[in-house]
Amino acid sequence: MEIVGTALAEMTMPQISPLAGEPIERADAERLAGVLKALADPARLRLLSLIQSATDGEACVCDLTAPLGLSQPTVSHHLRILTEAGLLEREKRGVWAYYRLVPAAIATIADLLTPPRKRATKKAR
Amino acid sequence: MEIVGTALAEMTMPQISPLAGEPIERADAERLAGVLKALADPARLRLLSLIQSATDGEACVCDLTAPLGLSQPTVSHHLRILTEAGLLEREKRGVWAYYRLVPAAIATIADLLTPPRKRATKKAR
DNA sequence: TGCTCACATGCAGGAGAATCGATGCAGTTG
DNA sequence: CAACTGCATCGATTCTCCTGCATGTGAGCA
Repeated sequence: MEIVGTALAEMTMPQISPLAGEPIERADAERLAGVLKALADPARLRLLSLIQSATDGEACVCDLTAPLGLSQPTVSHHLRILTEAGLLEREKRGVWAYYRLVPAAIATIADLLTPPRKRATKKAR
Repeated sequence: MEIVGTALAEMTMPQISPLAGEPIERADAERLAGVLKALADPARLRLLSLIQSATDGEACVCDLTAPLGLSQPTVSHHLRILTEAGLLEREKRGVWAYYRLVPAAIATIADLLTPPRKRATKKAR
């Protein structure tokens, strides 16, 4: 499918909340679904959690394989998916690759899910 | 996997945000992932959107197949998944089955993703 | 009772994804 | 330069999921 980076960015501005006033378009639904799909995995949720709660909010692969109980290639795979979804950013220092959260990313998703805010959405009767 | 109803309810109270202070447990990650997985599909996002923007905030299957461009069985399938995830509620009136959003459900998910709220998460240096 | 309509369920095919072992590659160190 | 370490990629396997066709079920109607 290929989310590739800008997926989240493209959703921030046009207010594509699935719960806004009118139905979302197919393309927008696919973009949002793409990012949500990156989130919808136990291993990846735990990765985000581990990285976020790590010292300085960053962690390298070697610190993540053990607590997850997954092989190193598998962890790299998940980190790649999260990064492509725009949820993580990667920085290579020396032999290590440090991953950290992209704060605005998850906040954006949360915003996309909240907007309705109790509005009745009824116009006539 | 079976999310079955209470999935969301069980997450509301213990504050299992994947981005809270410390790493989430495996079981919690799986529950959250289960609900997110229900959301992570273009067709289902559009279903939520269509239902929410419908008159009185409810819609029956026959109103949803056309705009989605999917067969009736497929639409029923997606509605079932959303309902089992606790995102939709079903009410049968006569021959029709009316679906409507469970407001608190999506709000809960959004909350689970927001908590970090810019907190530095750094304790020493 | 028999027919029709709205919806759910069963079944099956095909696409996508999670996982791991093996391997390749880039820094680091001796 | 050679050996080692941390990580990414490849290939293969298994499993999950989306979708539609066919069918079952239950409510309303003639």
